Amino acid sequence: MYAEVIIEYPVKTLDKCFTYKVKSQDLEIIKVGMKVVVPFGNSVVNGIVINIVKDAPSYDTKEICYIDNPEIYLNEEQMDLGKFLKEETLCTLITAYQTMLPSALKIKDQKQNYDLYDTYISLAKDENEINKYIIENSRSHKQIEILESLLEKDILKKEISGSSLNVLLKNNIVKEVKVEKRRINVSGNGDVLPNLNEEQQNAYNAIKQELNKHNVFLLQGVTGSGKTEVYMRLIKEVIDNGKTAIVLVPEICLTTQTVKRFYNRFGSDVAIFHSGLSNGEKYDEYKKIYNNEVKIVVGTRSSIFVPLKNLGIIIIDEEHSDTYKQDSNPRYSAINMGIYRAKRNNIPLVLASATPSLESKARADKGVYKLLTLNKRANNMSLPKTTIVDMTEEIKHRNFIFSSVLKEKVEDRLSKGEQIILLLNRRGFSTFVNCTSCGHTYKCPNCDITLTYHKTSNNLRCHYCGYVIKKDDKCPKCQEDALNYLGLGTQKLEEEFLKLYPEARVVRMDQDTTLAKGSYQRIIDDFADGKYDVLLGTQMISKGLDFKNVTLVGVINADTSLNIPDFRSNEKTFQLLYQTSGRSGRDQKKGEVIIQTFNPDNEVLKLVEQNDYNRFYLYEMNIRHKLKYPPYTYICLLMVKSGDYDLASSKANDIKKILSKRLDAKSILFGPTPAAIFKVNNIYNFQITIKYTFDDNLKDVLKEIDQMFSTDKKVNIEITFNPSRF
DNA sequence: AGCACGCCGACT
DNA sequence: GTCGGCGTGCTC
Repeated sequence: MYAEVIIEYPVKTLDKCFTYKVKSQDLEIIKVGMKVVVPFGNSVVNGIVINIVKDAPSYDTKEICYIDNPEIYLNEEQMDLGKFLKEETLCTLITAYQTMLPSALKIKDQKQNYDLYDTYISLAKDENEINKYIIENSRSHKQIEILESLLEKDILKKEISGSSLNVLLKNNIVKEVKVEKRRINVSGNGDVLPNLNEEQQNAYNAIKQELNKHNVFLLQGVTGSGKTEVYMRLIKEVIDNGKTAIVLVPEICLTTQTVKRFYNRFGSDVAIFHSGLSNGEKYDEYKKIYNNEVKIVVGTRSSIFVPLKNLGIIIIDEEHSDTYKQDSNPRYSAINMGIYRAKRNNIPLVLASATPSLESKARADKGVYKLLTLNKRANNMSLPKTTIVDMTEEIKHRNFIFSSVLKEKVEDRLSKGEQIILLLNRRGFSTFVNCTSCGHTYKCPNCDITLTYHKTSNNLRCHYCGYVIKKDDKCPKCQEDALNYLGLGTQKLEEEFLKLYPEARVVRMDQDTTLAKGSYQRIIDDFADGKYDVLLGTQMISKGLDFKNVTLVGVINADTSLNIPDFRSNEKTFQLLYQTSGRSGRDQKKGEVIIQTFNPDNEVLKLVEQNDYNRFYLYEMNIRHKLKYPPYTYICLLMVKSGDYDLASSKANDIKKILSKRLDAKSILFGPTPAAIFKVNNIYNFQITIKYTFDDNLKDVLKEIDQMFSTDKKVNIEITFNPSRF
């Protein structure tokens, strides 16, 4: 028997099977999807079995050294999913499978110990004997300290260590105990089932009736309409039928409240998957899933690959979120993977959002997806009242950051003890330093982008490559003492706010304050508990959070995201502002939203003011249609990368010629142009944009081009379908 | 990716 | 005359 194996190197030239002989002792064990170790050239490498065949090939074969961890292997559905992922993104097959596995199971050289056991130290004698020992050895303070703690409870071995412990172990006073790790503690069960209102009931029924066939549903519900409750009921139905469910959420830490609800309702039937978990924790969760110990997986993007058997439904919450697209290779869309799995299992996929992506909404419009709408808030509260404030007027009254209206409302809420959220919109815009005398700005020498100023360390950093320099006192170009900070950071905003309201209890949430594990959660919990009056932060705060006492949301600068050079900037702005305003007035008290802008006449902002997604959709679709943007076309980006400027440029032109010759006449080509980030780490990036509707040749031509450069060490090609940004 | 083979320049 | 540059090709 022979096994066809792909090996660990993610290189296009090795993206094919190599055939190995299976040792006689492995004949019974070996299965497709198993990890194996094989001789390759002069070395020994890891691989995955793709196929098992009876007959020997025409050439000599080597033997598989051994099967690695035959307990866990990729199942048939995962094998197919990997092939689909490869086709979708044009990555290598090995990359596809590696992306599908948690890092503890990825194939790699250094094997780490993801042991399921923790070693604890426990007392080996009864209390009397311990006390006797303490008296006899009263001078060994360290030992006594340990023993006294152990009388309370067992301690992890790695927390004690040292010679005192060794003495105790040698004298058999204490012993080692191995305890199975339960890295995630599941708590709570049985919450109160809220009643569904009529809209929720209708949506629930519509999907429930079609649980046994494949459909994509778009569940469009205004903020606070109780989408979560609808799909939680559906999941209940599914698991009552003995099946399982996957729920994708944008970033789990951003939706811990959702996670809590799942734990409360489904208890230990739930496994959680997100980036905040350690590799060991992910491994635990994966094993639980693999061993059919859980029925529901709640997680971020990559959770779409989990090996849940007998899938009954897939839910993608906040489906418009761009976190469902991976922005490094392989650049896959979790939604597309979800559709593939839903089709294969003949089950429904539910896309839920208050502000669906235009692509999804358009598909629902055309009847490709089934649209279900929730227009009322579950508790019958009205949507918050939104007011747009013209900052050009405010500036005249020297209100640079906070308009008089916002200040008035803030004072009102502070006096009433109600909570406030302030959003600083920073997408594509950061604090940077600029000389007001000669106009000099600091740029990254590697990446050609403006450096961002960090006040805490008084230095300037490149957000792409990490380049750091110290900020000068005087302008390095003209020697004038005129270096000023432009743009507003969250830190600055907090300072300015506290100048106005020194007594207010303000908590800031941004990348700096949420770096440490768990700090995000702490901020959210503390704010929810009323330990702060004001939550101030970036778009992080806009998603899915549910605070009952928030009655005012202030958007400090609505403009920044409107101005980023991306055809989706309107859509992103609308989604951000609409979602943020949805954080206000979610309980009994009516909410209010203040949006500050320098463009009060902007159509998108007006539609935000009216809380009208559907009109925004029509407005924006019109623009997309005129300019032939998605959803009227698909976009594919082809990036040509090289350290040699001329080479990158000339190869990009060559590729353009090939494309224009081979592609469908209706497909439109742009470029090559220098990419938005032209120079990163001394690599020049040229970009070719392809807009197409149906193009049968596209995939094949791109594969050929990809192949052409697979051996080129100077020029690299990167292909992205449906990029989320460009 | 890693390694061998192979064909041209500047050096003990 | 040799050492070594890295271009090319192969790995079951």
